[in-house]
Amino acid sequence: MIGLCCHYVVPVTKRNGTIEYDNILNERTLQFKAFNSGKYSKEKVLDTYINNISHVKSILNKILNEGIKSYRMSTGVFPLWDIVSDDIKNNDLVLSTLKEIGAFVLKNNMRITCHPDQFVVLSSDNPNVRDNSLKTLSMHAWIFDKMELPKTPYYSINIHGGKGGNGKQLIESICALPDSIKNRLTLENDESSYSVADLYEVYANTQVPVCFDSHHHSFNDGGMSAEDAMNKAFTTWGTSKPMTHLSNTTPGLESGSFREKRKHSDYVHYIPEYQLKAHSENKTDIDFEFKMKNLAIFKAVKDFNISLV
DNA sequence: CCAAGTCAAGGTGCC
DNA sequence: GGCACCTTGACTTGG
Repeated sequence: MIGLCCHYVVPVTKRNGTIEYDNILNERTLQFKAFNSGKYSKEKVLDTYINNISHVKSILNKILNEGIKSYRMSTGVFPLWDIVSDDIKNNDLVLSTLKEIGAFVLKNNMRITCHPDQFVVLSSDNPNVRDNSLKTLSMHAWIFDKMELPKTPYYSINIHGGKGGNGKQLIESICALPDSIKNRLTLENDESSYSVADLYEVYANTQVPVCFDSHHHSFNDGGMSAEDAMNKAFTTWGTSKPMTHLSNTTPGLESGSFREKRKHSDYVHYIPEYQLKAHSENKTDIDFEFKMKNLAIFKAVKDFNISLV
């Protein structure tokens, strides 16, 4: 399956005739300071939560109709989740919508995953940072629990290794996680700190699967060929189908600096042969990390003759 | 309507 | 040391 990440874009013609691309997943945010200074009523917070989760429900319906069966949820569906009161989280409509989404996903053999933000650093030296990371992970596990999804990495909570060289702390933190997080966790190789080889060591101590990102691997290969790294990552997934990620450098910046090369392109320009082959043999689902989101997926289906499922 | 400034948080590379 | 970047800008304010 090909996976859509977070947004769904549509072209919109502005009054001056130019075309812009808007995200139709209209997610609302809440701000920490405004919350703390009492600017948000309970109704406003609840309204934000219901608005956001309703959008997830409608986007899943929309993409299924168009043949996309894998979706990465945004991290911002329930802003300030760790500090709002329990009666907002346990609101009937919030919970029933989550349950409906879970049933919809299972019934239609869809895959839903999430990718908590960069502030989740289980390998941090700072216990407060590790504790905040736990809160964020708890939110994602709570979402999938309320969707009544199995606790497997198929419905993955995917994170990075975090602070480089701190594999020991990473392993220790993972081992202390509750099953609702640990059994869904996956670790993705990044551009500078944790290669597939580094994460394999963590896997050997925790059984947490490795999510292979072919673009990141090109920055930080840990001494392995990309194909070997992908296949090594595949061996960590047990009975769940491995997830991999695909992105490209923006055209023209391929020979640029580290910063330039990591810039994601709007559309798909190339798919590594080994990754395309693995997908055609049904050995992996691929999240497409392109700025034009669904438009990039549909263009790639034509350009590369790939199947959405 | 539009542009600029602001927003909770970590780690990293580039300048 | 400051800034941009990361899976992803939205919101407020002032023109």
